[in-house]
Amino acid sequence: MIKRTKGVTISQVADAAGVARSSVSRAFTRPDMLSPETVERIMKAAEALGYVPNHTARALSTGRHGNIGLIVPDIANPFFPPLIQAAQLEADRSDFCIFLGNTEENPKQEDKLVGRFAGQVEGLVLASSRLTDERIRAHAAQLPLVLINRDIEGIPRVLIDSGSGVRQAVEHLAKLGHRRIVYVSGPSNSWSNKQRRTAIRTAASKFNMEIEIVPAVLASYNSGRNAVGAILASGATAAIAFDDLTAQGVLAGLSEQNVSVPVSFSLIGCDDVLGAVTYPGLTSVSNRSNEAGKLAVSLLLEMLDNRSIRDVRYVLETHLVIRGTTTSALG
Amino acid sequence: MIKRTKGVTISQVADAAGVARSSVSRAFTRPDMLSPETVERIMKAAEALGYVPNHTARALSTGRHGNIGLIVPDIANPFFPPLIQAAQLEADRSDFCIFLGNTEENPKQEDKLVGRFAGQVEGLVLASSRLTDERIRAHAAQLPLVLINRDIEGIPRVLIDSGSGVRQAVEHLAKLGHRRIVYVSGPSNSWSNKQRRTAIRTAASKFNMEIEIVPAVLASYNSGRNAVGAILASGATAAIAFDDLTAQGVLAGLSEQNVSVPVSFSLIGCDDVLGAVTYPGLTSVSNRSNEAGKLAVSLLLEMLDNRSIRDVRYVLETHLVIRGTTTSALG
DNA sequence: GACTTTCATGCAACCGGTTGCATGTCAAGT
DNA sequence: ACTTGACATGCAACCGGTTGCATGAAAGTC
Repeated sequence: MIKRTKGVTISQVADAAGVARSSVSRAFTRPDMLSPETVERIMKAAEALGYVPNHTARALSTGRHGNIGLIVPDIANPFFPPLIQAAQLEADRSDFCIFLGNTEENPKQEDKLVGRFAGQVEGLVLASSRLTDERIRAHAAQLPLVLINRDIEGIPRVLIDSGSGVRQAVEHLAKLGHRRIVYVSGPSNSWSNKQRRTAIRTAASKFNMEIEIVPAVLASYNSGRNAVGAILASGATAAIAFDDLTAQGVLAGLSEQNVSVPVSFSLIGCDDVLGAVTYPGLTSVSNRSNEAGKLAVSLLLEMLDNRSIRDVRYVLETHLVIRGTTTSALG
Repeated sequence: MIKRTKGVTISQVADAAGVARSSVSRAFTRPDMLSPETVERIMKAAEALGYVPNHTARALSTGRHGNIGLIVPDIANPFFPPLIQAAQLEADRSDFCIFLGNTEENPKQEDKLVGRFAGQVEGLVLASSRLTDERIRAHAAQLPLVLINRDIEGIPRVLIDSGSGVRQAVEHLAKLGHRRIVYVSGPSNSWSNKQRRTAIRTAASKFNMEIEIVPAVLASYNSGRNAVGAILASGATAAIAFDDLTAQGVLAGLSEQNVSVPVSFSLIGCDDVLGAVTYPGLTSVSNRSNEAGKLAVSLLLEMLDNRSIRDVRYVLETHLVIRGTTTSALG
């Protein structure tokens, strides 16, 4: 049985140092208001007693708790960990702590988490939110909010423009001689999915390619694998998948059907989360999720400082990373 | 410019309902103490005003904030996201929020995070902590603590016994005719690394195999890739890597040296985090990180309820998952 | 009908800090 | 020597809830 040391309060330090509670408080928050000797005496007493300011009490009187919330749809999706990591690092630089929420791609859960976080964070970052615009606007009215990969006017947002990379992907396939390609789509309420689909459509028509959309519902390995039947039925010679996870599923599914990649079929992923750690490497569209995470947090912290909200819209461009899963069409 | 709605307090609700503040408080926390009519009246008033209890104020007076902290060494390592996800899900079931900390494998950062979290969480889960036993004990004296993959007597812990799976891996290689194998080790202050190394040594001697340790320092793709020179120099015909990330690096490095897997070299990973999403699948030792995360949190919540700490030690067994990177030795 | 018990509610102190304002001290200004 | 101002510190209210105890009314007991 371990015993806990109970908290030392500001009053005890005040008594020990022979000053008022307010002076102890000021010694920690605005030492310039006190004479150097007093500060030193207080600090010494605090040190001796092992005093640590109570975060909760401070939060109650100042209204600032030094926490921000980060909500993502699926931590297990390798797109998010780098984003989370960068966000946490950036928050740390300003002594902020991060509340992490995982919504399992479920808008209801997302709403619930926002509500639960609301009382204890100063601001919120919603990454790839699956909520409706209305709900997001409603939340933004309650507390400072920054969006990642969601484009809502009036709310600060950081967008990873996979459009640029996807256009390069289509062009790459066109140059390799592919005339008919498939887009294996992702979650229907995903902003990125819409963006990628649109970019592929536009680029394909520019290069006079035929394009077919095969839905994969979720961004996952199994969704990709299940889509293989439809992909082969389409008669396409190449596919671009919503993300790398889906692409890996497609890869496995194709292999089960004895379709060899890249020899008889070319495949491109998105987000480049697996290409660098798997072999053979997947040709993929670069991802800048870590930059997005960092940027979103620094934006949020800035908002908290200024107490002002500018309608900012950062766009991060992407590009194609060519590896081993694409080659020229057979024909 | 968006305007925020300022908070409704308990006093406003009390006025509106014509009762004392304490009654409003009780209506929310112990409604059985009040007459049903009063509760209803208060609830109606609260509803009308849009009252939401202030989490911080409540935490200050009760000492319970309903938060727990989870600290991991590297979010980007695919071993952890499932653990985090499961932990968060379990916490959510009891209306607890999770503070997430990432230490970048740095003990200093870990200490700092523990300190920062200490004031605002009721308990802490340290996953694969890189701290010394002393530091961990010191922290455990301050607040309820549960460890994952760290075996310190007197502190509740959840251990993933990769030993069982690793023994199977060695046996598998022995049966395939490999006589000389390499263990590509991980971080030196990792409990899992020690455990795996020991298990491999013991099992190898049991099967009369020669074993060489090649260090990879960090658990990462690049470490694995850099280890390939030493691996080939050892003259071994098979390798077991500290984790799947390292294994993928080894895979890539071998391929660059024109050593084909599994034809001329067999490779086994650990944690099974990539095998299921990559192709060809990596033979690996199963991981139960999600169960570990869930278990650790439910253990912690139980401790918070009971205010008692039993010296529990949960062990989760693992097993070998055979996929495509192992086959019989050439000889 | 007087006396105890039960129950619903209010009062006020408390959780542990922060902060506007008042007070007292000491040095500079004239 | 007297005023003025700057500066250091203390007082007390406040942040928004929770909770032990007191109170008073209704119900139960003999």
